[in-house]
Amino acid sequence: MAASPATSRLAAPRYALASSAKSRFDRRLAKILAHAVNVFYEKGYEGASMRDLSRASGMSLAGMYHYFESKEKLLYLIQRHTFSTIVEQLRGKLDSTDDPEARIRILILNHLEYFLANQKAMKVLSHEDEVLKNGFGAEVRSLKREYYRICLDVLDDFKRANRLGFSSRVAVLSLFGMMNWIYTWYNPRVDGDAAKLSEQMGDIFLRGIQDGKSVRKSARVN
Amino acid sequence: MAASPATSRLAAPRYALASSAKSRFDRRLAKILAHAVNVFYEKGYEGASMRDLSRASGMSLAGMYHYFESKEKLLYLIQRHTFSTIVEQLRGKLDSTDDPEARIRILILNHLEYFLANQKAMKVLSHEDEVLKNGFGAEVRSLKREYYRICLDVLDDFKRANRLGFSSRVAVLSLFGMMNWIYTWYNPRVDGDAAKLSEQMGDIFLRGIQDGKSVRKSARVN
Amino acid sequence: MAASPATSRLAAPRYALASSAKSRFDRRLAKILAHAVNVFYEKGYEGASMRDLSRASGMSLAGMYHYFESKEKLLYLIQRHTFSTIVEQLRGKLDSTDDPEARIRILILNHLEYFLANQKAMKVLSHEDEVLKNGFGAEVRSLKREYYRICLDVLDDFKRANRLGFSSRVAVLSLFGMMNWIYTWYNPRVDGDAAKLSEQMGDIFLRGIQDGKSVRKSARVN
Amino acid sequence: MAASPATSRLAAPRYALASSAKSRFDRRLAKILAHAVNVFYEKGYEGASMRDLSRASGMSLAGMYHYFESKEKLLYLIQRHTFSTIVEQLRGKLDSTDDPEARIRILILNHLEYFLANQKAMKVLSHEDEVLKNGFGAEVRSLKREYYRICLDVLDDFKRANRLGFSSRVAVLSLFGMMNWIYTWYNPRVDGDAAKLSEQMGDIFLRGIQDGKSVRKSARVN
DNA sequence: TATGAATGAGTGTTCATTCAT
DNA sequence: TATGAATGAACACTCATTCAT
Repeated sequence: MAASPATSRLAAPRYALASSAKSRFDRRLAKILAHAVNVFYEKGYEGASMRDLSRASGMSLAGMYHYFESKEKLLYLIQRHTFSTIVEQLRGKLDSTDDPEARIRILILNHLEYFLANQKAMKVLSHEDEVLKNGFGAEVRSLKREYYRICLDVLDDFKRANRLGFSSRVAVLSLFGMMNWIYTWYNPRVDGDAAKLSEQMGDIFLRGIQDGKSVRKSARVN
Repeated sequence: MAASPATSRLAAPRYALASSAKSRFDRRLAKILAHAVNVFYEKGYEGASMRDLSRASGMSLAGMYHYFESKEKLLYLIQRHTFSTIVEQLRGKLDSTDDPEARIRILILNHLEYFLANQKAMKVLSHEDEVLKNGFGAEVRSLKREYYRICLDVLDDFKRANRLGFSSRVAVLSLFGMMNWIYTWYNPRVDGDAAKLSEQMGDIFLRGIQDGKSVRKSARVN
Repeated sequence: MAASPATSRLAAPRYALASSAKSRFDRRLAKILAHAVNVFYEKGYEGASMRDLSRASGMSLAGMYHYFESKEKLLYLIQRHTFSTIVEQLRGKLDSTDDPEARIRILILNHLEYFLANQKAMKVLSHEDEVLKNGFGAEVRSLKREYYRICLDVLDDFKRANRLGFSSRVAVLSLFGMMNWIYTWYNPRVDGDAAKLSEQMGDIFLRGIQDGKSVRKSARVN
Repeated sequence: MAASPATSRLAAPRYALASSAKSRFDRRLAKILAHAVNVFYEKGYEGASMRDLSRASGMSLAGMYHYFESKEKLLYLIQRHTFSTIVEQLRGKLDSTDDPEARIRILILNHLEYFLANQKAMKVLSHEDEVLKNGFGAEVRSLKREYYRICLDVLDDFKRANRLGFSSRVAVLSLFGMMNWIYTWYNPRVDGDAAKLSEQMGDIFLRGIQDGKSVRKSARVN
């Protein structure tokens, strides 16, 4: 698998879907990936057949295999591209400030902006979380861990700066939950754009992780 | 569908998985459903074949169809049971108090307790959200709306009691996200039990939806 | 098969569908056969499932097997009953006259009357001609040969009496064709009853097998 | 259905089984259809499985679906081809003369010649009359009506020319019955070829529909 | 570069039938 | 007498994939 022509061509994976793709091969490939995202979004990975994918991209079934050696690889390319792009963009934006709270705001805004702009890819990313096995899965999981790590660090900075006591793990994972769940309910007309949503979620989250006498212990159940 | 034995027997659907099932048919059925939950949990609905399900429950492939008229119906029964149980339990517990904050705590604890105790069913519930079509789907979606409605009311009460200004919709949906996402990361040894987790999430969420000068507007991005 | 209880009960087969059936068993059996005729008529033998048949007769699937040891036997009973009844009735009516032409008229009227009165059974008889194999098939085929023989004799009598030269085989088989084909087109409102139809077909057939200068040899092709 | 390769290739349907087929696809397709006719002839449409058909044509089960999108479509192609060929040939031959009686002779000879030369296809055509549903069925039924219409017109011409009073409907349908029934009894050694048979049937039918004092009303029954 | 042709393995579902009760 | 429960084999059809061209 490692050295097949198709693979070596894809050595720069994060550009697979991007407009900076150079060769005709890469451009074609990116187009197919874009169509595949739509199909996976609508039918799920298991529910989508190679025939569906070929139909959607207007390429023959056999032709698909010039660009991807398997359906699994296709999902992998989508997930890898999506993840590395979001991580890359986050990295760039985080450089703009050292303020811990601002960095959390950046984190949330970046995630939601990307999420809403690439809703379908993000659903495929989060919904088809476990289907990739072995090599492909490991690589995507490592990207995911990297993203998680960055966010955890951002939170830890905030915690340290404000001498707070919450669990960063639970906090960051809860934040991811809040944000990743939106593909099940988001409605642009009702919920506004990424800026509005990230302000609301940011408010909830930031207040939530700070101390405040507002939380009456007496109200706790059990 | 009207008068098939399997259907007529299931007139009291919410007991399908419960221990109060009476007849031998119902007991068998519940056992098969329990096995099916495991298989769906591991392979997803599309990825699980009827042969997988039959193997897991130790019944012949054809025999399965004595209990369920289709794979889709099987998923439906699981989802309906899971949803109606969680709603029913929540209703019972909410009756114990009128305190708005306590009721939110109850909501969170109930969800997480049920979630962790029935982790697999809950994943199947939330992950296989869109696969049910037409009648089955409509029924499950209505259960879901009912649950959503209850939670929204609980939040609205709190908002009114405390004269707060957040969006109940975004708040309740964010809360669901936080809670439903845990199937992707929960580790009992690291994260403790439902009580601990719901305390942490409750703290974050309750502080999050209350006013507080803690959130510096200046830190807001964009 | 020969001595199973079900079989021995059916020793007097031609009464299986008739009202003269005595025992409760036979009456039940006749009812099931009547329903089965409907189902075979509509779906064909292969297309009808035992479940269809059980549903139609209101008896459980397993219950059917108390009355018939197999689906094939069921078809056999229907065909045997139908055939022996039509033969029996024909025999009775032919006794009323020795006039060769009248006997042909009787033959046609008997066939069409029975056909239209038992249209469904007759379709099952003629359409599911070849599905019965081995023993069952042999028996029905022998009944059929018997019927054919009677008709052939009637025709031969007419031929001898009128010193005609047509092929009795082709004539009788053509007549059967004319008559048996009606299940594909008969419409009571358009085509009238058996008397009317048998008069028309009788006219065509009887003129057809008699000599007449009407047929211009010159019009013959090839 | 619209743009599948199999469909678009079959735009000129009446050549599907014919030797004038050009492309390799069409030739393969015609071969498969020819094998399918044999299998349907022997087992009936319902009784023949796709596995039987695949075995008969020496192609893998899955491979069959490259040529036909369904078993039903396969039957449809056979029926359409058979019907349109017989209609087409009849049209050609009827052009050769205006003599009403000769045209009836032509009709019979054409039908029987085609029937005997394509006995299996004709049995499949007439025996599997009702299995095609919806679109496919409608198309074949329209072809059938067309054929019926032509024959009815031929008979009406004869009737008018000879001032006869029979029902054309019953006459043409009886004729079809005579002719279509032969698949149940035809034996080439006993019954001779199409020419011989069509002469005999033509004699019976033509005399039959003409007036003649030969038919004694007194012999009529009932 | 791209595809038509082809396939083994698998899909969900139904089949006629059996058997303990 | 009658049935619920159960099954092995088969059903039509689709799957991801390969390969000659």
